[in-house]
Amino acid sequence: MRNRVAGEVADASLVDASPAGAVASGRRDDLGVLPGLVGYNLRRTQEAVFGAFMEMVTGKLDSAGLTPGQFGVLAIVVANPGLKQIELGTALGVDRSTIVAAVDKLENRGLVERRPVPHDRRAHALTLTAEGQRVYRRALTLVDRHEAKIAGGLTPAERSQLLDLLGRVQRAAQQRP
Amino acid sequence: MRNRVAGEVADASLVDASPAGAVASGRRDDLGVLPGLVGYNLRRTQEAVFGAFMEMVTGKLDSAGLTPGQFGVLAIVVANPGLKQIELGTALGVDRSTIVAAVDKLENRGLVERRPVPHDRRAHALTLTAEGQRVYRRALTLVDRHEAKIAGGLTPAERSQLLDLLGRVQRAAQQRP
DNA sequence: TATTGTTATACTCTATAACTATA
DNA sequence: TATAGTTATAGAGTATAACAATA
Repeated sequence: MRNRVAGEVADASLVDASPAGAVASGRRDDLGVLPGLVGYNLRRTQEAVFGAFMEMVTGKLDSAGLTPGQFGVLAIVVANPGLKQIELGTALGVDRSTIVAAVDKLENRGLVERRPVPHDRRAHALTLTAEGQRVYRRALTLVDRHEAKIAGGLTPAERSQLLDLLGRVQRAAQQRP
Repeated sequence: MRNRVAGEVADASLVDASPAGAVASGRRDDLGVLPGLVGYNLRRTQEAVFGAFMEMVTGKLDSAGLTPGQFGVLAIVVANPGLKQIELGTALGVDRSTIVAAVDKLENRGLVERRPVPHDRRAHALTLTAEGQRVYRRALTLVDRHEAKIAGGLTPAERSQLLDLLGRVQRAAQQRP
């Protein structure tokens, strides 16, 4: 089963690298093997969803709006007030060096605070300011609208299955060897 | 139905911004609303798949390997030999300015050629060199392996449905208003 | 020694605006 | 005028390596 799927992809392109319709008819928009690849569809969909988020959520907030990544930071700090930067990085699955600039921006905008951690002077405890909580709440309603736009056409069952399938693909991709 | 889905997300976080378990138990890895969002799961999955591609395909090819984006360019040029850069951009859904650097790199590596277009001296006809075709074919077998890794755990039916759901989400996200 | 945060650097991907040459 | 390609610039995301301060 597994072999057949992979084989289809290879055969389709190796045997017929320049499919009938496109060139002969003057069209030049044939995507070759790409439409059959999970990775490619994932990338295109993610790109479209990212763009929709930028339109719906970024720029629609009074000050400057939140990027998808910034919203993610606020969501995790809200759920885990006082967490350390390295814990934030672990939660988001990114390196601690990546967190620094992200927190810097939110701190400069007065949405997030770095506080001392009682018994560890190396670390910073992250919390939302009052303003940060207000911005997060307003962003959340926009994010809900955004989610309704991109996934509102799916039934609840389809939406669940999409999340399930994405989770399985993600875990498979993270498998080491 | 649509409202209920969006409502769940908002309610879950607004009412219970700092869920029971995480903070009380000392854990600091609660993701808050994020795990319920299609957009967030899409982003994490895409990131994981991108990383797996880099390990499996990039760097495993003699010279320097192909990034996901570079493989996409080769795949489209293979399927539409002689197409113009702007057509390549349209096919990939990116701006023509983005294509320039992508083609530059592949041309510098001797994988792609810019040829004159008969009756339009503004345009360039893109084709793969013999070396480009060899690299593409070898990359394709690695991409098949990559796809088997990330989607091999899905049944053919599940794989089809994932592609269908991604396509529907992508189209919904691209809807203008 | 190991961990937290930081900085410097580098890479992928994307776009807009302004320019040249050509249609 | 409009289109194809280019350049400059910007900004989203990501990482590694080396360092200081602290545990």
